[in-house]
Amino acid sequence: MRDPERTRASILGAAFDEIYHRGFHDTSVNEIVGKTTLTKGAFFHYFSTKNDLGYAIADEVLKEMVLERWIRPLAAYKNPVQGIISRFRKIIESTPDEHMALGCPLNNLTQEMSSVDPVFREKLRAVMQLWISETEKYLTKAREQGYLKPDVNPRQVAEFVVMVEEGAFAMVKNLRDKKVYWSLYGSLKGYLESISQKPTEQLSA
Amino acid sequence: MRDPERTRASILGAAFDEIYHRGFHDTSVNEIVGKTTLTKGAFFHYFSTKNDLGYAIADEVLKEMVLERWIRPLAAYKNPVQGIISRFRKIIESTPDEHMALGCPLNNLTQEMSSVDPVFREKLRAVMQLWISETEKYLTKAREQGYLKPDVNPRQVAEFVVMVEEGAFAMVKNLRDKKVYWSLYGSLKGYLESISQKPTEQLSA
DNA sequence: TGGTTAATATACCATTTGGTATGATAACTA
DNA sequence: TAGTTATCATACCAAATGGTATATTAACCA
Repeated sequence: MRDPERTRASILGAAFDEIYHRGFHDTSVNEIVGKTTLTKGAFFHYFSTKNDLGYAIADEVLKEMVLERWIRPLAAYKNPVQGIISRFRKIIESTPDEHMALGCPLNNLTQEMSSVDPVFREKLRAVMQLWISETEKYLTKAREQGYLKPDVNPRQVAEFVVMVEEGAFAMVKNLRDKKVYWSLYGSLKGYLESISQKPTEQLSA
Repeated sequence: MRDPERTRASILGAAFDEIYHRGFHDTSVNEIVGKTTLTKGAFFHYFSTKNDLGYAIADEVLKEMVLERWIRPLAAYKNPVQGIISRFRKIIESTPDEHMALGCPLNNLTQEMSSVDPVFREKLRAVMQLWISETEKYLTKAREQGYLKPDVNPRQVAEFVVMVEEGAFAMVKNLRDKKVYWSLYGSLKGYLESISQKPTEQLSA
């Protein structure tokens, strides 16, 4: 009848939800366990401190979320630059209004905790580094395949793209206006097209 | 010997500093007055609640900061687009490393409080709307004067520019690497140049 | 000058918080 | 099956928090 993995996962899930809605400081351990069928005893069995729970969210939930939403889908596109543009659009379309108003979970936690706790800082930094590096890989491939002008710097573009993806969420959260999302989408699209080119015919075969 | 305005200002200043460093929730009223020569009695004489203090910070401190840092300096440039680029550079250069690690005060407070308290949300939204609108004015002027291509949408560009200005701070805060700031600066510059043009000779005179 | 009000200090409180000590129960193992 | 351990529940606590009640002092005004 007992299922430790499930139990831990349910705490982690409830905690993420609550923290996403109300912020880390404003979410109490009591509220978290209140969202589950468990009690405080179970909580502190799996996480020796509230901060430890936060670390687990960064390490497991946020990292996985970034990969699932922003990175893995890119593999399906022949032109990675088109992939980045399309995915951005898809995410706008598929994100419910409620989440728009809540912003990006990674950015929320970073702004709140990064300058206050060095362990949080390192873990959240790692997630963003991963996000950027994986984006950079696709941009490097895009340049090699001739979709990008030869003088573009993939790392620089990756940093800019990720910053826009996060910044767009942050701004929409603040302004509470989904139209702004489309406006920013248009600008990012314009920027990426300005550094793109039609791929020349490959020498291969 | 008493100076109410000065007293209020000193509370507001200490509060801004402390909240900028540790976040709103993690800053207690006791810590704020501890940073001044006053006591809790004075605090609650000027701000009937801790939230009220936060509202005052948004209304007075943050709004003034945006105007002073991002808007007013633009008046000195003949080409507003060049002004935006130059100011961005100047702010990178003049912002101390400590502040880089703390991010943008407006963004910090927004991410933490906007989805939790509707009054905060409205006040912070107003600050950002002002930021965008004032930027838009300069971009409109730039287009009229021929510095921007005629088909650019000043509102759209303004939203993008402000998002980059804020998002850059957020990303640098997360990555703790000032070099990233220059990387983002380069991308913004490239973007703005891609929608610029050499001004045609005016018909005037 | 006397009294009223504004400005600031001091002492206190109810509530909430993260965390602990300990108890109970299920599961696994020898 | 007995005993050990992992899993979860319950009851409790010290500290900190936002806020209040009240005292004190400075300033202004009639």
